[in-house]
Amino acid sequence: MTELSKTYQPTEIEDKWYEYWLENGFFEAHVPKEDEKGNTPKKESFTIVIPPPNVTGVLHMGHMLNNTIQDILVRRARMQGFEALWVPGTDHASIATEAKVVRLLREQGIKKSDLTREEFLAHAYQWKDKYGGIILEQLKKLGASCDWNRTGFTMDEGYYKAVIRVFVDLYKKGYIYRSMRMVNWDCEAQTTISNEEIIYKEEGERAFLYHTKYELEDGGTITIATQRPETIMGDVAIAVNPTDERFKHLIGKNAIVPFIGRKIPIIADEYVEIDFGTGLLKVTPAHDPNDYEIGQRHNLPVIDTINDDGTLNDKCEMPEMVGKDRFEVRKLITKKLEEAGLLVEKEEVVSRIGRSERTGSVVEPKLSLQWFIKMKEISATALEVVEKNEIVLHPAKFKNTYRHWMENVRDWCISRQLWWGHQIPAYFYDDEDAQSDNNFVVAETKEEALQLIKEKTGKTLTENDIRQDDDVLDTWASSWLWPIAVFDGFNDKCFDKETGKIDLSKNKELDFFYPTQVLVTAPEILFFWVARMIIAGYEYTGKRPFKDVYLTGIVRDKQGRKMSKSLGNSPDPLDLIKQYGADGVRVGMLFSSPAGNDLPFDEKLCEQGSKFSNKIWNALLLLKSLDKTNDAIPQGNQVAINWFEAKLNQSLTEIENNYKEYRISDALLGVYKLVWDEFCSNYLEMIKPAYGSPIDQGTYNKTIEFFETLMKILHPFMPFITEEIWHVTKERKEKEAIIVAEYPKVKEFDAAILEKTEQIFEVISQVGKIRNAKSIPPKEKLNLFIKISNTTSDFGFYDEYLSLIQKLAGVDKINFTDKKPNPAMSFVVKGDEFSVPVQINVEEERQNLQKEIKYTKGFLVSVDKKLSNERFVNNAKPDIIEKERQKKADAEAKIKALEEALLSLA
RNA sequence: GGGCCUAUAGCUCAGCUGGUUCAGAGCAUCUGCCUUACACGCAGAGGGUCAUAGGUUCGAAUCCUAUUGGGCCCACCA
Repeated sequence: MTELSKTYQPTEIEDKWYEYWLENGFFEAHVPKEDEKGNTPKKESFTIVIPPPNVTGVLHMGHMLNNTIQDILVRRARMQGFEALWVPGTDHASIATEAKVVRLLREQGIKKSDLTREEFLAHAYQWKDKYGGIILEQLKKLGASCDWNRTGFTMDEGYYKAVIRVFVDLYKKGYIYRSMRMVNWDCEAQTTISNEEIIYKEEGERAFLYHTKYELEDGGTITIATQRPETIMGDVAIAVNPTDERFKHLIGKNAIVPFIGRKIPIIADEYVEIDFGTGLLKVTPAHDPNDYEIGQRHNLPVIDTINDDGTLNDKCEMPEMVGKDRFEVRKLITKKLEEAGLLVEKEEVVSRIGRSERTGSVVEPKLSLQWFIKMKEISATALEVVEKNEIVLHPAKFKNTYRHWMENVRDWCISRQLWWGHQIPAYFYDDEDAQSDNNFVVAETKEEALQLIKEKTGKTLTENDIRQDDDVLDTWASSWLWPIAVFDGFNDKCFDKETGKIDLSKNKELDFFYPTQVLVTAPEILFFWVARMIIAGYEYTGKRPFKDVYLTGIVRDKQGRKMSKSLGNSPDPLDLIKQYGADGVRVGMLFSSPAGNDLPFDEKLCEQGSKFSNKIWNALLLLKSLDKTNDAIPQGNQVAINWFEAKLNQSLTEIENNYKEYRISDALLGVYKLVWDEFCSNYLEMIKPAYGSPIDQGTYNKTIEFFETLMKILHPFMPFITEEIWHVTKERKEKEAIIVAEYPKVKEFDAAILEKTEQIFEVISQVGKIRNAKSIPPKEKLNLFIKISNTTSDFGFYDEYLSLIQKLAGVDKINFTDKKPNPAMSFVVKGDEFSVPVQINVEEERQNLQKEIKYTKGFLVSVDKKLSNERFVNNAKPDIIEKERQKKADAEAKIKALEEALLSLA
C-alpha cells in the first residue's frame, strides 16, 4: 500500500477515477438483452436527459449546480440497481449561435448578406465543431456520469429528421397554420431581428407626442395623440375605451383621416387607456402590434404604407411622400399638420425606443406571414397531468405559475428569420391562379413536395420550380422533442410511409428508457421548454416525458446579482475545481441550495466542501493507522456499535425522505452531520483506542463496515473521494467499484438505544462545560458523582456506559452516592443529579440553581394552567394532552432534584 | 398593468395537516484549547417579541384580512 498523504489531494485522484469509470463502461446503459430462453432480466430504467446547453455556451455556475444535481440523482439510482442513464448533449440554439457566428464573421470582414445560405451554414458548422463540445468536456471535470456514447445534438441528422417529421405531422393534423404577425424589422439590414437583438436605452429616449386634430364626418373635431404621424395614412379606425364617458357618444360615428379624406369608424376597445394621451387612439394595424390586434378584433383592413427599406409606398395615397424615408415623412407631415392648423400640441415625452443591435436603426414593426402552432387543444393534457400530479413540480409553488400560463396559452409562433436551424419544410411554387397565400405544400423532402403539388394542382414541376421556405424553426420547436429524439425516437422504423403515421412503440430504446424519471432545469424555461416537452411527450408517446421536474434557482453572487459574463462576477468553475476539488465544489454548491431558491454563491461554501473532504480523509488515516488484536469486543465498544447502527439507520431514513421530496440540500446536510458529528466526533471517539494501543479486530471490522456504508451514502455527492477510499479500505476485485456498489437500504432501528445514549451524551457534554468553566485541561481527570433521585432510573441504567463516560468526559472515577460532595458543581439530567468536585463560588452556584428553578417552575405553571383549562382538555387531541402530562412530570422531577441540590449547597 | 411566490438568528434556509421538548440547522461571530486522525481541528457561548396591524381559536411563526418590503413570469403603453 502506498503511503497516504497527510491531507486529501483531489486533483490526481479525480483524473484517475474518472478515467477508470470510463474505461470500465460504468456510465453506459443498455436495454437489457434477452437470454436464450427469451426472458429479459427484470431491471428498471432510470433516465435523465440533460437540459442541453447551448453550443455557444461555456460552463458557468448555473450548469455546475444543475448538473451536479443530475449526477447525484443518477449515481444514486445506479447504485440502487437501476439501469441508470444520463443522456448528454447540446442544443443548436439558433438565435444565440447565429448571432455569435455573424459577429465572428463580421470581425473577419465577412457580411452575412454576402454569403449564400450554404456558405453561411458551412461557417456555422465549422464554429460548432470547434466550440460546441467544450462545455461537455468541462462537465467531465465535475464528475458527470453521462453515457457519452449517446451524446446528442439538436441538429444531428436523425434529430433534424425528427423535427421535420413532426412539423409535417402536426401540419397534417391541422395544428400548424400560417398567419400574419408583427416582426421586428431592421430597415437598414433589411432583415427581421429577434426580440433578443433589440436594445433599449436604459433611460429611454426623447420623443414627441403629436396631438393632432381629426375632423368628424358629422362636423366637429377630435384630438388624438401619436408618436408616429407618418403612419396617419395607414389609419383605419379611432379607438376609445368603452367606459370613457367623454367619448361614448362618438362610438359608431366616423372620423376623417387628414389630407387623404378617408372615412374611418370610431370604435370601442378595452385596450385604450383613458388616462393616456387624449384617450383617443388612432389604429394603424400595419405598423403597430397592438393596433394589429385591435384590427383583428374589429375586422379592420390593413393598410401597409411602408416599404422594406423604410420608405413610404403608394398605399399612403400622398404621391409627394412616396419613396421618402419614414423619418423624413414624419417631419413633412408634422409641418403640413401645422400649416393646416391641425397640430394642437407637440408634447415632449421619454419613450423606450427599440433599436437594432446590428445597425442601430429604429426597429420597424412589420407584418409578415409566420408559422404557428395551435396550442389550446394540443396542450390540454399537459395542463391536466400537472394538476393531477402525474408530473410533479419541485417545489410545488411553480404549479400555480404553470397553471396560469397553460390556461392562457397563446398560439406559438415557430418560424424564425434565421439560417441556423431546422429549415421549415414548406415548398412554394408559382401559381398564377392562386389568389391567396396557398401556393405551398408541406413535405419532408423535395420529391414528396413535387408529388403533393401534382396531387394538389395537377401540374408536374421540377425541383427548380419550387422554393423551400427560408425560415427556420424556433429552437424550442426542436428541443421540445429532446426526451424522445435522443433515443432516435422518430426514426424510419417508427414511421409508416404509406399512412404517414408516427408510431413510437416500435422503438426498443425508447420503450425501455422512456419516460424519463426527472428533469432538472431552471424555472425560467418552465414554459419555453418544460411545458412544451410535456405537450410533445403526450402527443407522440401518450406518456409523460418525465415524472418529476426539479427546478433549480439562479446562482447569484454575494451582492445578489445574477452571475453573468458581462458583469464578470462569475468564478471560473474549472478554477474552483482545481482549488477545492470537484467533490468540494459539488458539496459547496449544494450546501445552500434548496429547490427553486436562488443560490447565493460564496467560495467559502466550496472551502467548507474541501474541509469536509479532508475530514473524511482523516477518518481514513485514523483507521488505517490502527493495529489489531484478537481480543473480544469490549463493552464500551459494543455499546458504541449498537448506538451507531441505530443512528446510521435513523439518519438514512431521514436522508431517504429528503431524496423522495427532492430536498437534495437537506439530504446532503443529513449525510454531512452523520459523517462529521455522529461518526467522527461521536463514534470514532468512542471506539478510538489510546495512542499507540491496538484495537480489537471485531470493532475494527464493524467500523470499516460503517465507514464503507457512509461512503456509499456519500458517493452521489462526492464521487471521487469515496471511490478512492473504497479502494484504500480493502483490496478490490476488478470492477468492484463504489460507483456500482449496492446503495444501503433503510433498516429498522432501535429508538430506545438512541434515547438512552443521547442522555449519556448530555452528561458528557455537561461535564465538558464544567471543565470549560473552570479551565481544567483535558489531561486532568475528574471525579464524577451520581445521585439517583428519579424513580424512572436506577444505577443499573448507567452500567454499560460507565467506560464511555470515563473516556469521553475525561473522568477517572464514577461514584454512586446519595450525598453529593462539597464543594462541587452539579447538573441534572433526567432527574439524576451529577456532581463534579471543584472549587466553587457558592453564591454564584446558588444563583444559577435558583434561576433554573424559577424558569422550570414558570414552565410548570404554564403547563398546569393548560391542563386545568377545561376547554383545552375537552378540545385537544389525547396524545397532545398526554404530552403535556409528561412535561408536567418531568418538570416536577427536575424541580425536586434542583431544590435538593440547592439545599446541599448550604 | 395582469398573475404567482415570499417575509423566521449577521447570512442561507428547516419548521408537514395550529398545541412552549418549535423557536431550530448549517455557515459566520465570540471565548477557550496544538487533548498525537484532523488547527482544513476540538470544546463551549452569545444572537430572533418568527415584517407590521387586525382577526379566527382554549391555544398561531403556523389559518384569514389589510399594509409594507423582496422576488419571479407574462404583457408593455399610442
